[in-house]
Parts: sequence; C-alpha cells; structure tokens
Amino acid sequence: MALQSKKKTKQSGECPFQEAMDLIAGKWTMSIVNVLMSGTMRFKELERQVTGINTRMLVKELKQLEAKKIVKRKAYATVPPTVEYSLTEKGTSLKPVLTAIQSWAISVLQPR
Amino acid sequence: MALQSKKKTKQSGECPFQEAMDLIAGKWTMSIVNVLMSGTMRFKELERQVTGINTRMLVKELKQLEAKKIVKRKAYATVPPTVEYSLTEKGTSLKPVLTAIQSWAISVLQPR
DNA sequence: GCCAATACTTTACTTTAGTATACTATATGC
DNA sequence: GCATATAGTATACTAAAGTAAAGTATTGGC
Repeated sequence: MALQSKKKTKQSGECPFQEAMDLIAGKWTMSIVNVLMSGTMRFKELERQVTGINTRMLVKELKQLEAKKIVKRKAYATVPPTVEYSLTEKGTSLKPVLTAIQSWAISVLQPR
Repeated sequence: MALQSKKKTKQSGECPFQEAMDLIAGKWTMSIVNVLMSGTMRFKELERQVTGINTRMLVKELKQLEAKKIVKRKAYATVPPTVEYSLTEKGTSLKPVLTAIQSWAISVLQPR
C-alpha cells in the first residue's frame, strides 16, 4: 500500500496497436460507442439501449470513455438531472473499426 | 462443484456483434492473430514474437482460438516436439478488422 | 404524504484475466 | 552424465471485470 512507484501505467506505450486494443476490449465498450453513433443520448436512454448492461458498468464505462476522450459528457442542472452523452471526434473516428467488426461478425459468425 | 447446469454459455447468441467482441477482446488475442497473419509458426516462435506474453497465457489463448476455429494446430511426433500453429480461413478473414484497428491506432493515438 | 423519474453511488460479491515461476518428458550433442 | 531444446503442465497468486441490489437527492404530479 505504501510506495506507489508501481504506477501500473499499463505500459502500452510500446505499441499503438496494444493501446487501441486496451481501449476496444471490454465487454461493453464498443456496444456503447455503437449506440452513441446514432447521436447524443441521456444516461437512462443509454441504459435502455445497451441491452443487458447494469448501472454500475455503464457508469464505469462512460467514465473511462470520457477519460479517453471518446465520449463527451454534458450535464444540465435540472430536476431530475439531465446528462447528455455524445461521441467526440475521436469517438466517431472509430466508425471504420466498428463496421469492420460488424461485417466480419455477420459474414463469419452468422450460420447463413 | 456438483450440478453443472449453469452452463454459462456466455449467452452472446443474441447478437453477432457481441459474439465478435467476445472473440476480439482479451489483451493478447488480436496480437496473436496479428503475428500469425505472417504465416505458420511454432509455439516457441510465437512466444518470442508476441512480446510480453507468458507461457500460460499463450497456451490458454491458443486453446481458445483453436476452439473458436480461428487457429489450426498441427503436432508432429518429433523430439523435441514440433507443433505448428496457423490461421484458419475464419482467422485470416479477420484481416480487415485488424487493419481497421491498426489504422485507427496510428491516426488517432499517435501524437503525430 | 407517497410515487415516479433521473443520474448516479455504495456495498458486497463472483468470475475471469493475467502474472510468476517451477517442473516434465525425451533424444541428441558434447 | 549434463546441458539443451520444445511444448507444454502445475501451482499459487493478484488484479481487473462484471453482477446484483439497494440507497440518495430533488421536485412535480396525484
């Protein structure tokens, strides 16, 4: 617990590919990005559209995606609170990756 | 330990996209596929080329990739043993996904 | 005064991923 | 007879990912 020299930077600075994989991996990450491709969305709406996810995971993923500058968060001081999530430019630039995965999924994983 | 009715099928049968993500995620998976894109390789050679991986992880990943029909395994009864790994057709079909990730990584993650 | 709605937080787990290191079998070369 | 090489196993962990379910604050509607 004492010395925090073990910064655990995930040392993926080595290779941009590894860095990208760190970002892309995760059960929910790409699904969220995928849903957000269709536009700005509020938290509850995201929770409904990303089927199967639970609150804790969505919060966690959104925080990570925000930290990685993939997702933008905008809060309004209404009651009940309104928070809007949308993709940044970096986020939308993931589109080709998304479509590549999707077409692979459809052509290879679908029995027909 | 007793009843194994909890088959934990990872119920990704829902959506081919989720199924693809299950496959693609994992710290080492795509790196291994990437290395194997350059051709057939033996276990030790793979261990050397996939920098940073350890034996246990490589074994585990290769087993999973084999089960998912992404990788082919061919063993020869020599001493010391020879085992050759290569991509299946399904494996090589991942190329577009790989290149999409790579070009995203280079254009977005690289500072310049 | 209670319910609903939003955007979370908190607590308490279980499961999977990943790491580190030592060990095994066997023939060949020295 | 000892080291070397290959393709793993085995053991023993730690850390991260993911799940489940309840709680919080606020206010407008009934």
